[in-house]
Amino acid sequence: MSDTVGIAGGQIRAFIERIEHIEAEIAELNEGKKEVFAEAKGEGFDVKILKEIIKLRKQDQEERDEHDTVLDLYMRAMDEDEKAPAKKAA
Amino acid sequence: MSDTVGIAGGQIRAFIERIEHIEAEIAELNEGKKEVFAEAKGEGFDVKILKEIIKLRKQDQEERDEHDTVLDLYMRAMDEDEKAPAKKAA
Amino acid sequence: MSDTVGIAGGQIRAFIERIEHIEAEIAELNEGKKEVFAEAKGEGFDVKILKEIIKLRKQDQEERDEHDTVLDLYMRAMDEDEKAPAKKAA
Amino acid sequence: MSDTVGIAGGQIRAFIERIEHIEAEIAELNEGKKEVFAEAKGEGFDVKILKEIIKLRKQDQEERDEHDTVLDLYMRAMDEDEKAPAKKAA
DNA sequence: AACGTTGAAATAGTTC
DNA sequence: GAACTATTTCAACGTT
Repeated sequence: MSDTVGIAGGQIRAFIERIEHIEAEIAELNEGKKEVFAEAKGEGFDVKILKEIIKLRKQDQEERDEHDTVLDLYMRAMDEDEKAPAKKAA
Repeated sequence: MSDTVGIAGGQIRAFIERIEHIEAEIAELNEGKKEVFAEAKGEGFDVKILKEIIKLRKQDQEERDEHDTVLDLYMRAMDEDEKAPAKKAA
Repeated sequence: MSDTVGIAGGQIRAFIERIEHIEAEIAELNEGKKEVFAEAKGEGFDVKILKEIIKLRKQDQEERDEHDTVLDLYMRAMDEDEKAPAKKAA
Repeated sequence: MSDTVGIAGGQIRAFIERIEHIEAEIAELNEGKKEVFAEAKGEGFDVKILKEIIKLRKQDQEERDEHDTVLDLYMRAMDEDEKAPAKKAA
């Protein structure tokens, strides 16, 4: 029975280590990102804005329009309500 | 149709204001925390250590929960394995 | 000497408990927030958008304009560069 | 003046693209992780438990670091106390 | 007082 | 669609 444990243990260990290795690589790349942003900041750029651009580029154009439309709708509704409170049952 | 907007606007405004009210209360409490820490510091205590202690006390509770979860998980896994002992001598 | 520890210990305990009490209140309020959002969701509103509105309202209007200007500037600069790459030394 | 924009635009574009490139690599590695987990699952292992183990191993390391930090913190606090024994018999 | 560092909170994505 | 995990964002803190 110790064999069973041994074999499975070896496999488990192998899987675990493969994952941990990949995660180490990801961590390195994230370090790299930090460095790039630090460099950009050193050049005088606004890092927050850069991140925002990256996010926007990731978004599909359609989604962006859809999102803006809904946001605009909600804010207009609120504004309307402030100007003319409670004409609900007109 | 402006009615529709008006009604929804009122609801939106109400939800937003409830949230903003709650967040204002939270902000006050956070001010309170800062004051307590400032007072402790004034008494000569090391604020960083106090925070560590608080953190550890939180962790203790969480880890106890976590521990139970993992233990449960492992025991289930063992049970599964017993039911389907699998592939060993393949 | 046990007195020193005792006295300080009492004070430490008191500070810790005051903080933990405040944090418990904050946790409750956060629960309250969750409930409000859940209720809004139940009414058919888009919680994500509501959160965005709250964030926007927190921002000062000037900051918001400034932010939009800079974002726009950066994106235009990038677009310009894409259309007319490297006429730098003209 | 369009030159100024052009130059900055080029820099902005370059930073953005460097980040996007890094993020693409990270995305690939995450794909790799998924494949490893899928393979493990194919071998009959419980992926959830594997993830638990990985998490625990990370925590162990972090806690060791944390432990050292806290220990250091406490010892320094003791030293401080020795230098300024303070207020006892006031 | 600006800067980077760190820790906590919010948000997004993923899985069941 | 609900819960959980992972990522990203924001705020506090000490440091220079």
